[in-house]
Amino acid sequence: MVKMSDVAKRANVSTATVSRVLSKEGYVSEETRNKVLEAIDILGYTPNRLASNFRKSSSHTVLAIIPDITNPFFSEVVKGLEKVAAERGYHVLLGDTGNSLHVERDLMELVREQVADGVILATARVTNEEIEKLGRGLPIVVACEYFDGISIPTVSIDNVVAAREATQYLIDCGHRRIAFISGRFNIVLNRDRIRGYRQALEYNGLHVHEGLIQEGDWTMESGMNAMSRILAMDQLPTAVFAASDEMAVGALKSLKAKGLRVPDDMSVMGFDDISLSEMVEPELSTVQQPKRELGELAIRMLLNIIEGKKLERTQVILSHRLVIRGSTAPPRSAHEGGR
Amino acid sequence: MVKMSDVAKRANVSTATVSRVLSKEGYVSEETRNKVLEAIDILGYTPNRLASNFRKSSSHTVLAIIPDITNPFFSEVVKGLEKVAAERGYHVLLGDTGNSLHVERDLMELVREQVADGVILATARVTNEEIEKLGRGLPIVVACEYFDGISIPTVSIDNVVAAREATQYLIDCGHRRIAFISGRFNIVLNRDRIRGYRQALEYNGLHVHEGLIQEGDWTMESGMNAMSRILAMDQLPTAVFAASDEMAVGALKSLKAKGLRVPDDMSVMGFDDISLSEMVEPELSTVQQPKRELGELAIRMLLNIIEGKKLERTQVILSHRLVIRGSTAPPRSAHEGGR
DNA sequence: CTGTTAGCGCTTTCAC
DNA sequence: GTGAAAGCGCTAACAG
Repeated sequence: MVKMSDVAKRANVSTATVSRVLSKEGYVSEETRNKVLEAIDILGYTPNRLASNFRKSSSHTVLAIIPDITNPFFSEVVKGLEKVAAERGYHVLLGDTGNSLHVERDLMELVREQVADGVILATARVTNEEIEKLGRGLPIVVACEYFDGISIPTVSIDNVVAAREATQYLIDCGHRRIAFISGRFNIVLNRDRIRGYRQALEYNGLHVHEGLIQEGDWTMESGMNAMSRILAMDQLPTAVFAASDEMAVGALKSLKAKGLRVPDDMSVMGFDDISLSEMVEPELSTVQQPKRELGELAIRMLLNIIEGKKLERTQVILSHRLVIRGSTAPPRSAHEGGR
Repeated sequence: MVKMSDVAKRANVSTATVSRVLSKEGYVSEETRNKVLEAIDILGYTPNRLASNFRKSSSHTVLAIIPDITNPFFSEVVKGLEKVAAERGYHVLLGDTGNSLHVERDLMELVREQVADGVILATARVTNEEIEKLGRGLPIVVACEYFDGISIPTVSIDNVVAAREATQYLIDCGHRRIAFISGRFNIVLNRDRIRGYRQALEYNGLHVHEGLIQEGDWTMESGMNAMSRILAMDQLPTAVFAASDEMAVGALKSLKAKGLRVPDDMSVMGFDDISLSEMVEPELSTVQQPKRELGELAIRMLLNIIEGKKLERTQVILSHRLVIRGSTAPPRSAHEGGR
């Protein structure tokens, strides 16, 4: 492996000079620069970034900790991360926790070990306090999730408001009995969505039936199962709001299997607006999150922290948007003139 | 930042000893080990992996070059990569090329720069010869795609046979006029699928109508458009085989929009068996690829190369499987007793 | 079993 | 503008 000193020797300069032309910092005369460049070319020199990183004690790498890369929501976020990381000369190390708290904690270590300069934490399993503790000193930004009164930078949508609006939309359609298919109860982001759902019902003077809130785990299968449980009740809702599009699609399938029609017999609302929602029939009404932007902004903030720039804002809320497609409509009873 | 020499001092030993207890290599007496461990604990020492990597000139990182992390097929493959990488103490650097040949070439540089110890190249845009050249010397394995007579290790299914079988299945159903929605023509993996399609037709003495082969770009939209083009022809096929599930779903949508029923009016076959294929209605018949395993095996091979172990086999073909679901059936003319 | 020592390849003062 | 030299924190011979 040819190294800098080889280039220096060949060009009759010192390694300091070679380093200077490579880093484009400090003055080097046009003439020397050309000599060096030529030597590099002839010898086919490639700088050893490992050595450079070590010396500068910066890996130019950020770690993306995500629960599951297979989840289309997160792959969109990661795509955003990757894009601006590349633009700014950073690399992204992928840490897929498989939803394990343990793995999440382990991965954080990598920053202390200097393997990464900072962390993007998407949907934290660790607690508020733990993040604060872990984050002390190391560059970190939490993406997709908002923590109240936390000192760690955060980028997300307002899940409470988004869920409230979606629920309100169903209420405005005339639905009075609305089920909620939830993600895991222990996830903050999901609890926010439940809260929004409750708020909308309460605001409209509707009773919150605990039995209508069924827990899933974001997957389609769990959505199917949750819907089946709901369909087994003796008083059926006329609409169901799922905390993820996959679960909403599961609900769709379960409904079809039981011979119920969407939206005629039951309205279905999803969350996230992943591409899947336009691929099913009927297309899913859902809450659109700016996935790519979430990732882009999160990493911009992180890189700014790493590079010592001050952030103007440490908690950023991006805007969501209700997307109404074919899976929601007024309840049949409303069509028929009430009951 | 507390370093190894601090620990050494505190434990009254040399850094060599500390290094030994950390690496678990070489003999250290139980007593000294405990002293060291205690010192580490008290001081809150974390080894600097950047320094260690530099010294050992190994980053313990592999680079995954993929065209698009947002594509569910690749995210599954990456999931597999990540899993065994983590098991074996490696990290995976994500390189999303966005289908750009240029970016693909640039990323390869990272290995020469020692940022990564090796590369997994999923669906190469670069040519056969270029891979050979680039790969000379650096650990690399090509995943998902098979190159004839290449010296670089490869893990994939047999796309030719898989496509042939899928086409044969449609023929066996009674279809005689079968369209093919292709991915980009310049991609090897896709050309293999076209070849399989042609082989099946020819083997059964059916004419290959060039107009029935329409190019898409793997996305749902491109599948819709390709299907629309096919539907504009004056003699319609009775079945369509798409080179990806997303494109097949696009075909489904286009068909529905035109009021045609699947599989009654037209059979649709996909490729990949991503989860989407079970989410649409009717569920998609498709060719299942062992995505996760593809990733797992590819990285196993790569790590073996990196660690200097010999590979038993350098070109591995994993098995695919035809999955028949609701989107394929005999053509209506067959139902009605021929025409 | 443990310590001494010599770097890994690069960057960065500090002189000149 | 350029060079000399001192390490960054760790590992790995090599002695002992």
